Parts: sequence; C-alpha cells; structure tokens
Amino acid sequence: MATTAQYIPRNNSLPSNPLMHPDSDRMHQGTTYREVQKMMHHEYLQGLAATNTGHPMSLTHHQWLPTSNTDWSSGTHIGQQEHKASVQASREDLTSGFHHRSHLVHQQSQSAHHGSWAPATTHHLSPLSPASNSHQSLVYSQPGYTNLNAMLSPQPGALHHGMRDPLHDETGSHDNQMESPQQAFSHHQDHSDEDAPSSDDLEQFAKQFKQRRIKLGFTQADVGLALGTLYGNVFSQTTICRFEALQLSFKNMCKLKPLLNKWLEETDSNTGSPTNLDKIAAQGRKRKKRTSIEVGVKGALENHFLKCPKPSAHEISTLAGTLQLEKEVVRVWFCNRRQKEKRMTPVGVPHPNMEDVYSQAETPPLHRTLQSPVQ
DNA sequence: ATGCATGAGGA
DNA sequence: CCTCATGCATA
Repeated sequence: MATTAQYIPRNNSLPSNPLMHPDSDRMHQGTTYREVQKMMHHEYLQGLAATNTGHPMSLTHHQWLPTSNTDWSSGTHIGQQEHKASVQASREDLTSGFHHRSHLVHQQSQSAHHGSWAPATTHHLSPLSPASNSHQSLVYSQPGYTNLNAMLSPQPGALHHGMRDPLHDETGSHDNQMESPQQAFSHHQDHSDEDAPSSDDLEQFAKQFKQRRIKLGFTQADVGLALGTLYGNVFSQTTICRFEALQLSFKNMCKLKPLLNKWLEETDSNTGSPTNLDKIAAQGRKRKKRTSIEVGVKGALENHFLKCPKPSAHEISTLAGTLQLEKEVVRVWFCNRRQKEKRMTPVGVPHPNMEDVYSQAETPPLHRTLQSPVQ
C-alpha cells in the first residue's frame, strides 16, 4: 500500500508569515514544445500579441507590459494569453496520437508527431565547449553591450529576419494558416529575447544558461531566488532545473527565457552581484504528503495508461479500488503522466523511434538526452 | 533530478 | 474533470 497520507500542516521551522503568493501571475495554458512544432509560431504570436485583453492577471507583474519594458519587451512580446481554443484543439488531437509513440508505433497518419523538434535548418549543436562555439550571440542582444568576448558583433543570422516585423500589429496578419512548420521556422530564427524564439533557440539558450550559471557559481535555487528579488517572480529550483532541461512547455520556456537572460547579463556584468536578498519563503499551506506508489502499482497504472491515458471518473474509481489507492491519487497520477508524455524529453526511453520510414529524411524525433549530469 | 501535489482557469 | 504552470519533498 502506498503511503498515502494525511494532510500535514507544514511544521516547517518557519513561522510562516501570512504571505501571499508572490508568484501571483499565473499563466495559463501553454503548449508543449512538441505541439509547437506543428502549429508553429503564428499561433502563438497571435495569441500572445492579442494578450492583454483584459485578462485577470492577478498581480500584474509587468513582465509583459511595455511599461517595464526591458529590451525584450519591444516588439511583440510574449503575453500570456490563451488562444487556446485552437491550440487546445490541436493539442488534444496530437496528444491522442502521441502516447503511442513511445513504445507502440505510429499508426496514425502523417501527423508530425515525430518531434520535429529538430530545426529544419538542421543542426544540433555539438556538446562542444560553448565558448568555442560562437553562439553567445544568443544571449546578448543588447546593442553595444560588450561581453566577455568583447569582439562580438551583431549576430549574422539574427539580422536577416527583418520581414516579420510586428508593425502591423494586427494579429490576423500573419497567422491564417499554418503552412509548413519548417517554413515558418526557417525565416524566423530568432536570437535571444524578444518575441518568439524557436525551439532551437530555446534549446541553445538553455544550454548556455546552464553552463554560465555554473560558471558563475550559482545553483538553480539561487537563480530562482534572484529572479524573485529582481523581478518579483520567484521560482523554485525545480523550475530552473526544468528550464535547463527543457522540460517545460514552449510557452513557459518563452516566458522564462527573458527573465533568465536578464539575470544572466546582469549577473555576469558585475560578478560581484550584490543582488541577493531573498524574501518570501513559503506560505502556510498544508500539503499532502507525497504518496509513494509502489512499483507494482505503478506498473499497473502504466499499463492502464497505455490503454487509456484518459480514463473516465468511474474508471479511475475502479482502478483506485483495485489498486487500493485514493481515487484522487490515481487521478493526479494520470494527469501528471499525461503532462510528462507531452514534454519534449521522453518519459522513459531516450529515443523511442528512429528507424521509421517517415523520420528518415526528416528531423530526428527527439534528440539525445538533454540532461547533463550537473551539480 | 523527479514524483506527486496544488490551484487557477477553462469548459 | 482537464490542462498547465509550478513547487515541496524526496530519491
């Protein structure tokens, strides 16, 4: 039996100030990396740009508001909005076809499910020392900013994308239909901040970020806190970790990137970083003790997941009864499982398929494990 | 690094 | 109830 638990009052050593969630601004729906590959950016831009349609953002962390405009807020920035109607639809769709990919096959049709993660432009960065690669351009986009290398010039690739400028602000302009994912991608290779980075950009950024962070001697937790003190948005070690490992949704990655980028430049511009005062710690919320599900039971759940990733309430109840777990636990398990399935990094096996006929000329589904044995 | 959990927001 | 963003607690 699982150690299902009782709600325990956080008896942490904290006096638990009645602090409210600093986090406040919660975005909603995001899309996963993968999904993006199919729907492409305009979908995002559309929704993002259409953003502040009077959305009830709680504390309004000006993140996306031009008011606090940092460099990245120029142009179309990512806003938090949904546009999910369409997105979700596609997502559901995709998702349904997704779960099989891990082990079964792809019996579905042409769906681009194979992670078109890889950029059409073909190129995986090699795990070389980042310094040697000249992609620091990804990080510093500020004009006139001299970084360590000092000799950096406006990135060659970044400049030529001039046509997609957001002047006509209307979101309806460039979206209409999704053409080819790759086409959209190709001319949209963005650099660092600003609006819509491509999955590739994010990937590289994440890598660089991680290594720089380490170089600077910061832990993931440090960064999370720093973001809180700098921008009012604290993040946990978990989130930073997931960002580095690209285990967040595309949208989420887009949201965090600017912040992390800023932190990065800020931090290494003055290695003596005086910015360090953490504040908020936790709220007095009672959290249920983590239920540990036995391996056997887990296996059973997995099994059911394969057959039906989205069991009905009744089915969940039945399953729960059989496995002797609380229904809620089972429900949550499925939710989490679905989320995992959607991440770019596969749940279990690194690269499920690769020998398919369709993936041959295409993009490798999921590149290698993005995780490195870091601290 | 990850497993289970919480909660907002959306049908 | 679901999805999604996020994180405490843990392995």
